Amino acid sequence: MIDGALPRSFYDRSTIDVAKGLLGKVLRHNDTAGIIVETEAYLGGDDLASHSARGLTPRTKVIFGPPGHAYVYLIYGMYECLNVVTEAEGQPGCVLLRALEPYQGHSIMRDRRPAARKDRDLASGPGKLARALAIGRECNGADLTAGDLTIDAHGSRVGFEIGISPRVGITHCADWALRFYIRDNLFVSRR
DNA sequence: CAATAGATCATCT
DNA sequence: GATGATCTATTGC
Repeated sequence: MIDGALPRSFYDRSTIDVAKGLLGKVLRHNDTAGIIVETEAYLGGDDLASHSARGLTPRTKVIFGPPGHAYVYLIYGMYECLNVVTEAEGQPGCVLLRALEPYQGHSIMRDRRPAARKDRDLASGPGKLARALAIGRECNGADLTAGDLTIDAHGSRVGFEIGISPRVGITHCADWALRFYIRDNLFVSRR
């Protein structure tokens, strides 16, 4: 590949490993990009918080599909959330990208997010992130190893500490510590 | 600062 | 017909 897009094998691992591994990588969509600073793992099996917990439906079929693809859904009627499909084909698992540190295309992101007063508000949350990078449901199922929407190792950050905490905004399995973030980074969605 | 209400719709029961 | 992996503005201390 010409660019530094992560290979399919990166995603073909346990969901938790991928969630940690994505921290510091660069999410690109056309002219905008950001460093991933916060993720959450959504597992198969007993994880009732995951959309895949209720089995394969028209909406959740991408989660059961091959790894390295995007799962985008609408939440609360107005916000989109971007996930990355993990685990081998046939196995459910995905990683929610919760926050980015703006890396490229600042002015474009600002135009898309008039409510953001500071750069740290541009993508400090799943709904904001999707809005800032103009990711909608048309990206659902997109291949992240090639095309307009990719995750790169190029330009990625290294040498940070990973923080772990319970996931945010869920009602089931609320005490499972499956949220991962870059410690001391100002762009995570919570203090 | 912390707490809360309202916006709004695809998906599943 | 209820629910939800959210964000923002507003209110109240």
